[in-house]
Amino acid sequence: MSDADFEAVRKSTGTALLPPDQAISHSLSRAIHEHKLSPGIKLGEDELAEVYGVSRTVVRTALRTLAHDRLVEIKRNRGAFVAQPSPRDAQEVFEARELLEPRTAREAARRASSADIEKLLHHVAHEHEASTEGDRGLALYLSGQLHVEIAKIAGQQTITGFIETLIARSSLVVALYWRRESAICGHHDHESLVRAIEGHRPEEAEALMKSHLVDLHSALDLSRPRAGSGTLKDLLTGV
Amino acid sequence: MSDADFEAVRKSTGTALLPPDQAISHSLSRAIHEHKLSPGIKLGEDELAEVYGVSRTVVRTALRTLAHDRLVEIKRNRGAFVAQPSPRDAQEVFEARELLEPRTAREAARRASSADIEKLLHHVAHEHEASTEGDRGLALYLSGQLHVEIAKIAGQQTITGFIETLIARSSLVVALYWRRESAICGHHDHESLVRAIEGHRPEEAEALMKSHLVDLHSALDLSRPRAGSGTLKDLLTGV
DNA sequence: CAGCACAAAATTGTACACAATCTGACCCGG
DNA sequence: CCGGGTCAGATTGTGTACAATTTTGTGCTG
Repeated sequence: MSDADFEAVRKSTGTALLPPDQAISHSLSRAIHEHKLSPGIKLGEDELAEVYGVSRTVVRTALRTLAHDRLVEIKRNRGAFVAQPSPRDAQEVFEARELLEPRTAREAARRASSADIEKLLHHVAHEHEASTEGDRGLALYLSGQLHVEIAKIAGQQTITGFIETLIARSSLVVALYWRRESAICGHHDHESLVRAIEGHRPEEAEALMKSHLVDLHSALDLSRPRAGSGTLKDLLTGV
Repeated sequence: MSDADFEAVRKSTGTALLPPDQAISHSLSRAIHEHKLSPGIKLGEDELAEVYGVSRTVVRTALRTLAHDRLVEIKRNRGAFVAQPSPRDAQEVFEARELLEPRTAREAARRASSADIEKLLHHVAHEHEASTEGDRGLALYLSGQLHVEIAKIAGQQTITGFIETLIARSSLVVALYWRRESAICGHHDHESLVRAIEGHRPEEAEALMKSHLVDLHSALDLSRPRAGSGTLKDLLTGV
C-alpha cells in the first residue's frame, strides 16, 4: 500500500534508511575523519540545519551524539565546536589504544573467517588506491576504519565500540599533533598486519599492532599544546 | 533583576546548577543503579516530562544520552526502554571490566594520594553502613561507584569513562542475571582492595581486583536469557 | 584616546504544536 | 470460531516560535 510513499520518503531523505540525525552525525564524523573540519571550528546550528535541509532540532541531537563521543565540544549557550584534545587527552587516547587494540588484533587473527579476510584485503587495497591517487582525506578515513574492521572481527562489540570512539578522537589528535606531513600511516604496517591475520598468526598480529600504534604515537609532537582552549591562539598560530 | 526567578527555577529543578537534561539523565541513571527501574520498563516522554517538570524536549535529550551509554534502548517510533543486555552483552561487559579494571587498580595503588585514600575509606564505610541499614539500592549504587573512584585515582580519564559505562551496564546485568539474592557484592573484597591501595601495593591491588571481578562474573547465571527482546516475556515471567 | 556602560544583534535553550507512526480494538467475512 | 482489515487512540519525530544568554557594536565619560 504505502510502499510507494515509503520509497519516496526514503529518496527525499537522501541517505535513506537511517534516521536523519544519525545520517548527519555520520556525515560530520566522516568530515572530521577526513580532516575537512579542523579542530576548533564552530558548528553553528542554523548553518548545519540549512546545509542538511532539516530543522535545528535534528541538528542538535546529532551534535549531542558527537559531543558524547568527544568529537565535538558543546559549551553551554555558546555552541558546538570540533573538539581540540589536549596533549594529555592525546596521550591517553593512544595509551588506551595500545591497551585494547593489540589484544583485539590477536583475537581477530584467531577468529577471522575467509569472508573477513576478504574484506580486510579489499579494504587495504582501497586504502592504497586512495593514497596513491592523492585523496588524503579518504586515505585517512580508511586508515582508521581498518582498525575498526579488525576490532569487529574480534567479535567483542563492547570493546569495538570503545575503539571506534578512540579512532575518531585519534583523527583529531593527528590533526593537531602530527609531526611529519608525508607518510600518513604506514601502509606497510597495515599490509603486514592484515597478512598476519590472514595467516592466522595471533602472536604476530598482536606484536605488529602494538608496534604500529607505538610508531604512530611516537610520530606525535605533544610538547606544543596547539589546543589551548580559546579560539584566539588558533588564529594567531595560523592553524 | 531576574535573580529571584532564577532561584525559583533552580529550586524547582531540584538538583540545581547543572543543565536540566544532565540532572535528569543522572537521576535516571542513579535510579537504574539502585534497581528502582528494572530492565525493560518503558520510559514514556510525557510521563518523565511531568515528573521532572520540564518539556519533552529536555527529556528527549536526557534519554538520548542514556541510550548512548546503553542504559536505555530507543526503538524508533516506539519509545525508550531500560535496556536489557543479552547474555552475550553481559559476558562482554565483564570481560571488558576484567581487562581494564585490574590495570586501573594497580595504577591507583601506585598513585593514590592521602586525600584519595581518605575518600576511598570514607566510601567503603558509607557503603558498609548502607548495607547494614538494609538500603539495598544505595548499597548497590555505592558498590559500583567505588570502582569508578578507583579508576579516577588512576588518572586516565578516557579509560575511566569507559569503566563508568561498563559499571552502569553491570547494574543492568546484575538485575537480570544475578544468581543469589544475598551477598550483594563482597564487602570484604572491597575492603581488602582499598587496603591494598592504601598500602601502595600495586601487584596485590591488581590481583584483588581481578579476583573480585571473576567472582562477580561467576555469580551470574547467563544460561537463561531472561532478556528476550519484547515486552511479552517480561509480563509473562512476572518480573 | 582609553575605559566603561548600555543596547542591539545573533545564537543557543526550551516549550509548544503539528505530522508521522505504531498499538490495540473492533468489525466483518470466511 | 478464527483471521484479516480498518479505524481510533496514544506516542514519538520534527518543525517552529519564543525566552534566555552571550556577543558585538556604539556612545558616553573621564
